[in-house]
Amino acid sequence: MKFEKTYNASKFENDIYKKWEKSGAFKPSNKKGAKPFTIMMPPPNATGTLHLGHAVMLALEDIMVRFHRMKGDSTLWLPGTDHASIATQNKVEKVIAVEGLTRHDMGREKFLKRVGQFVKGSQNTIRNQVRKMGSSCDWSRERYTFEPHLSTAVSEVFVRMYNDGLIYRGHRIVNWCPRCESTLADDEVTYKEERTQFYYLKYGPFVIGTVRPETKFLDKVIIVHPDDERYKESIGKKVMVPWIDGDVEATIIGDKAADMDFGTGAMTITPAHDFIDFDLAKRHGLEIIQIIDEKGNLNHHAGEFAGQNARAIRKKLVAKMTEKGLVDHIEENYVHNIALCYRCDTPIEPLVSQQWFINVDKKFKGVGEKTVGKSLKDRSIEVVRKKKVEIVPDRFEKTYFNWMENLHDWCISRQIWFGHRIPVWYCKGASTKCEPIVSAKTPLKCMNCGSKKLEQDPDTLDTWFSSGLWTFSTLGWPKNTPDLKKFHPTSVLETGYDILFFWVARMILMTQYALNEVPFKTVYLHGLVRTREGKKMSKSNPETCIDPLDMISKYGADALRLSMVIGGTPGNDIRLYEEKIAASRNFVNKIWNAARFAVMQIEEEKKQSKGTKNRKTKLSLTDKWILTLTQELIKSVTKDLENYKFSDAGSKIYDFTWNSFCAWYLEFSKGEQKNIAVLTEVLETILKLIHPFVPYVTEAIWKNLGHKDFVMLQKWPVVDKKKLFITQARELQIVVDAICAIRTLRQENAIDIVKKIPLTLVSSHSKILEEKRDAIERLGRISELTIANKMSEEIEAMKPTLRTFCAGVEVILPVSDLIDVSSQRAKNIEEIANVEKYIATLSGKLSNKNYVERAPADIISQDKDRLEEAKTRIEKLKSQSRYL
RNA sequence: GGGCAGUUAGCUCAGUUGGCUAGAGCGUCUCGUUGACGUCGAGAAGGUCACUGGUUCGAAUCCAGUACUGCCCACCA
Repeated sequence: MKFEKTYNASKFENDIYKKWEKSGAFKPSNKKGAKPFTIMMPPPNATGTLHLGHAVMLALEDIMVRFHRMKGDSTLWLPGTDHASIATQNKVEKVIAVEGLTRHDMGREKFLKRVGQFVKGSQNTIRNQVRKMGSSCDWSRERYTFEPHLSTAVSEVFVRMYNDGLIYRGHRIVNWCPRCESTLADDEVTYKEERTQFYYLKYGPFVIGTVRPETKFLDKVIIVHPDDERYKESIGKKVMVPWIDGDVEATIIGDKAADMDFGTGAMTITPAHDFIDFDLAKRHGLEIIQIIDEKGNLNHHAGEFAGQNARAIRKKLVAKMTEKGLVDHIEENYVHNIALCYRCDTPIEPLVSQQWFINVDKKFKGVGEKTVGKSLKDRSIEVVRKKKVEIVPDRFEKTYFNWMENLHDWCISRQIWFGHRIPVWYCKGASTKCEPIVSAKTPLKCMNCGSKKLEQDPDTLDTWFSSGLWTFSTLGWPKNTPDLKKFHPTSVLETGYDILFFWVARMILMTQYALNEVPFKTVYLHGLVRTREGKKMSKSNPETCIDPLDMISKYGADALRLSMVIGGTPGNDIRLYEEKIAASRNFVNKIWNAARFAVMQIEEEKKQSKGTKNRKTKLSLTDKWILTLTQELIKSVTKDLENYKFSDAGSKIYDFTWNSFCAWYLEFSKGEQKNIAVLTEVLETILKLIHPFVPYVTEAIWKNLGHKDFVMLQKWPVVDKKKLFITQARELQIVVDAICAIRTLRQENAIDIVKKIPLTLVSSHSKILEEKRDAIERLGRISELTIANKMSEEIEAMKPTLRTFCAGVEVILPVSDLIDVSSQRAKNIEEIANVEKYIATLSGKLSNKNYVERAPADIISQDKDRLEEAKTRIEKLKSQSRYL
């Protein structure tokens, strides 16, 4: 027997994956006329292991990819990893810290070597995990953002942007992480609520408020609102104020930035260490002096505190100021947000430094354009507004626009070691007037003075600069490769909504520049995976964190995939817990057993019909019913998948398989001569339709059915109108309903479910009931079944009996006098009341002039039918009550 | 402060353009093992669709407001 009693996923998965991969089935087909379908896998950071977020991503993308491949598209799913400069560097720093080393101890070169080794190991882990999930991606095209070719693309874009004036170098205030010793982009800063002291300091005649007295050493400008009656007169004046290290001359300036209602309405400013103050200083042409350095320490301006960590000396400084009588009062428990580095949670020190920026507002001539067109910002907004890029769900468009519209110039230089070096060299020759050399290739000498003493800019690029090129750098750009021509723009970008800004927006931006194209036509955003309680799963809390690999070894990859897809809708978070995965595993096992049973039937049938030609070919009522439902399933599942309704598609197949196919079709077939062709067709259609969701078990079954090829390469089922038998399908439904009614009647009256009982059915559909007599007897556990066309006196007189009525069939069950009918009587009374209420509602509706005049005709006739049905039903119920 | 979601059965969620007596899975209870599957089968109980108004013949669905929950953005010295 090829089929074991239960499906053991771990016995099949690795082997199946190897066979798929080896066969080349993951590569896009070269079939003529095949439409391209492309997904670029969002490259996981090369920092370690995959989590459930990646698992969701892989499951959804694999579903799309397998669906399109089966539909005949030339389907490319390109995998890869991201070097993730800051994240990876931090990770390796933690690793070497265990050995008591810092990156400075090792030096740049040695440290980078170590990072390289680490990345290699990490990539292997990731590759293995991606495979474990069953992802059918093309490994022959795997890419890494830091590999030579992709690095070329990075330099190329940089140089082009520089030449177009979109990249510039400037002194600006930036977010600085003193631990990473690097800048951070605005969106790489996170905020956390903090309770702290709020200090009111005496500044001459003013009282100013601050949470950071340690930045105030050099403050000598007071800002007040120009309309503030309290200070209006003093604007423009200078005053001498006693301050931390002696008297300073302070100037009073009027600016609307001062909030009259906050604190005392007066503030001093620290231009070098605060974004707002920096703007203010620029506006008023004030001096900008740095007092905190790159390590977060105070410099010589801080007097006795020089060289010490700025935040650490706060208490001591306040003590000193108190002594000098400079502290007015201190407010405790002041709530404010503290800015933190998103990679290491260190408080940010804003400071002024020289950095590289991308100008997002400058208009430029795009690729293929004759004149100067729009800015990066405007272009990126336009492509989404014009639906060249469609975001699913579309509510995220609003978020996207809001972010784009408020985008400032993007700081792209980082003082991180690991990453793409900025392709700029400075001449260190005799002349000091030489321009920096910006070049994709390492220059040999200075173009101006000919000196060979060149030094490359020590900084590296923001990691999102390179991942922003992901859709095309992976396809060979800047060369115009066949892959680039065929697969770009890509079809769908599937990712979590949490990186809409970090990545998605930047890809749109960069692709607009480099190709004057959109990177993808559709963005599908999935939600975050949460615990059953809705909490975030975090690695730091193993209690809440589920490891995808554990779940795969316990329940199988198919079960994990299914549990993450069913019940999820785009953009909404997914709650995941083990019971859910177990339920999916049960379903996977159900498919397995359905197939196992079908194969048993087929083999038995073959044995019986051996030599003879008595193979059944005529379609039974049941066959026509299941074929009809199958066509309907194909239609709606295909439509759902095309519309990114993965959960709907999955649940429909789930329901069809479990209920229509297993619970009814297979149960019916047990007592009948089988139509092997239909049984096989329906089973194989199920396997094909569900394959994108649960690739492993379907492939394992496919093989056990005797196929030599892969189910993953089968053609996607299409509706065959010749197999739609609407009337017959409806007829069989009557039988199904009747059997349900019989079962309910038995259960409600505690009639032993095993015991065979006599029964009478009265219905105008007696012909159909007659045709399915065997099935009714078997599934209803009936010993003697009487089927009558209409009520006769004899049947009427049968006593004692239990009676029920459903879907045009009256069910009459003779019982002994001893049976307790009180519960049935109560049920009957309740039901009568129920239906009477229903009739009242319906007839009320139908006698409402407004309703009859305004409602659409089909709704009215539907209600009329319902009323008739209800009336029949109540008559039956009332007549039945006489027997109770 | 601005914005976006969500609120439907004990739990997780469906419910398309307004129109079945509001559904599914899990869990619970009862009963059961009939030729695949105990990772199984049959049946039942369980809902004022958060609240208040409005539009409409008709609202879980549309509109306005309220409450609670979650998230994103901005950040006040």
